[in-house]
Amino acid sequence: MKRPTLEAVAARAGVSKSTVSRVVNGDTTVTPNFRELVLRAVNELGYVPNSVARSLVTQRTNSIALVVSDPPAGLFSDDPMFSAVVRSASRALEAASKQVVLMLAGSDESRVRVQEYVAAGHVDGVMLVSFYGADPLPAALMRMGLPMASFGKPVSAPSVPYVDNDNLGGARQAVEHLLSRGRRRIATISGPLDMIASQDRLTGYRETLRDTGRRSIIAVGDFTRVSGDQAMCQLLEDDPGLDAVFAANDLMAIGALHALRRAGRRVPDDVAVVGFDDIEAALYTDPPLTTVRSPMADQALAVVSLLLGLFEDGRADPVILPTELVIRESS
Amino acid sequence: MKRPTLEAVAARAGVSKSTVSRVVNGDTTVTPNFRELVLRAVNELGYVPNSVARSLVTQRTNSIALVVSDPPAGLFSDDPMFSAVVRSASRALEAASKQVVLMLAGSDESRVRVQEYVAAGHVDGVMLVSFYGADPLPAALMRMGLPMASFGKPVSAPSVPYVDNDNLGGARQAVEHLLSRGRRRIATISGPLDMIASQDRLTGYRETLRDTGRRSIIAVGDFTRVSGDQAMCQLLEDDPGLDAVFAANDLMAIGALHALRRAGRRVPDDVAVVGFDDIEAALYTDPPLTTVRSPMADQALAVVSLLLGLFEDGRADPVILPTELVIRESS
DNA sequence: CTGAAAGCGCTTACAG
DNA sequence: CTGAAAGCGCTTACAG
Repeated sequence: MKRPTLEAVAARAGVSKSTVSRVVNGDTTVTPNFRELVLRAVNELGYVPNSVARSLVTQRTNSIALVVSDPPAGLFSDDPMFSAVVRSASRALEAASKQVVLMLAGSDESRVRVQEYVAAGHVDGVMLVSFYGADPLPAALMRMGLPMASFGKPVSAPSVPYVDNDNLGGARQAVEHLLSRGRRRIATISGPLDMIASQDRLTGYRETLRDTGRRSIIAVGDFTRVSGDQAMCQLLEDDPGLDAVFAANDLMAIGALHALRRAGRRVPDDVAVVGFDDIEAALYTDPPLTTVRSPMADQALAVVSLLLGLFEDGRADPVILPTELVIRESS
Repeated sequence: MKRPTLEAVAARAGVSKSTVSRVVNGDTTVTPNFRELVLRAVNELGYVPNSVARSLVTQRTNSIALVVSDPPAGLFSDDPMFSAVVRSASRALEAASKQVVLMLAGSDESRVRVQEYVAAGHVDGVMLVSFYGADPLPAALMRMGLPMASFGKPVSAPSVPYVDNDNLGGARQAVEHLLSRGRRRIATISGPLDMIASQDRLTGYRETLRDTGRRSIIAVGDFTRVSGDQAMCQLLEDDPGLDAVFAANDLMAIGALHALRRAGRRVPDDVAVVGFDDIEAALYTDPPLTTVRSPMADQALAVVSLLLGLFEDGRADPVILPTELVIRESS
């Protein structure tokens, strides 16, 4: 029942442990004869190296933590983007033959758990996504001195190398598109104002309108569907004459569509709607949603590259990925 | 830069390594004086036990693998239920102070990687979700002899203890509800027929109709939105007179709504629609979707319980969780 | 209650 | 090219 050890293999093959270790690790300096003997014993015994023992001596674990830090309400972990991050990051890391250890930090206790886990040497590096403005975790993790890269710039640790999409440019594209469609009174539903991504998208919206001498009409949501619904109601109350809305993510755009439907406004005839992210659901709204896309898979690849770069040079520079406007029927 | 070791703490505190180890592990047989000394040294040095070394001697890792096995197309990892599983499982495991190691197995190579990882002793047990009928992974993992529990009954390893919702009963509820609304020609969109959950939902549909002398109208999808859309088109072609459809999950129901809209059928006036899962998006469809709910959080809790039971007694029996019909405006 | 010693299963200089 | 030995950082009987 017990797993065979290196020693058992050595005994069976009639060689030393050193030799077995060399063969198992692909060392080329082993005589074919010996290698043959060892491989046979490995097969017969079904030997698999104990990676804990190996890690103890090599000081590497081959694992990377993917830390998702969320406010207690769990905003992000309910977002389809969450699956996208997890999936893309896993695939990219797998390609680099690293293992992903997912850690959800949704409370103060779990944040402590994450710190201890990282401090205990379980992982070689960390990939971070923090959806929580005041989150102290990025800074705390930073202090441990491990290689670390982030999806988006973390508020509490702006010096962490990060990958982000061009939030400002993306918002610009969205608003310029609405302007080009002849919309006059363009509102926005912003994300939480303590997040840098929200700030940037809001800035892009504001600046674009200001450039054309138009005024901003703003409501603030928290990136959930329900907050988009509420924000839209608020906007309709503030300015019943609005003819377009840019939601800072697709989930809020979906909520906004819902509110508009209840209010009896037709989309896009009365009000045009544009989102951000291009989640799958954007294809299935009624009408299908115009949105700003920045593929998560690209971001994951970039974050993994940053991390690998950190392992080698110790240096890594932020990466900003371009966005693309996807025009559908809601605008 | 190097992390302090047990030995360094012992030296600083002027005691033996044994004593430090005892204090760190909460052994109560240590004299308050000594304990005091050790704790001070631990703080001064910022000592955190190296968990790799600890695992090597204790033979436990305190980690559980959450293995998500998907067909190459990645059906499940695009499903909102995926986040729900991951999130719920993480929380439940955290409550049991175990660490989650997420492994996505979406190809043959990655399946091998998962096996090796488990064989290498990285985890104490595995939680499995297999969305792939012919998946050989569950059986392979079973053979390693580790404690293992599954979300849903795996086709290739039916003896693995599992937790599932009452798929048959849930489908029954859905169809009986449609019948009680006076619907006469009730179609269904099934999931992949090689998955047990699909089979059970289909059986529930079939039996309920058969009991009332009605005939089945069936199209097969693969649990994605787009397949629901296509299946709905097919059904409308097969039987233009249908007045209701039961989709085996919400994603396909969303696709069906899309197809019905294009075909100019009103929901629920012309065709009533019922889904399965009760994902968040079901609240935001137009009209909001009637569906069958079985909370993922409960399932996760149950799977974790099975696993913990396995660690203790070595025995665990399958658990079937009840479903609940959530009636909204689509039916 | 405390400490010296052995050992968990590997890797890696160091001799030969 | 191969092997004996030391060591990675802990825990745990075993004496005292």
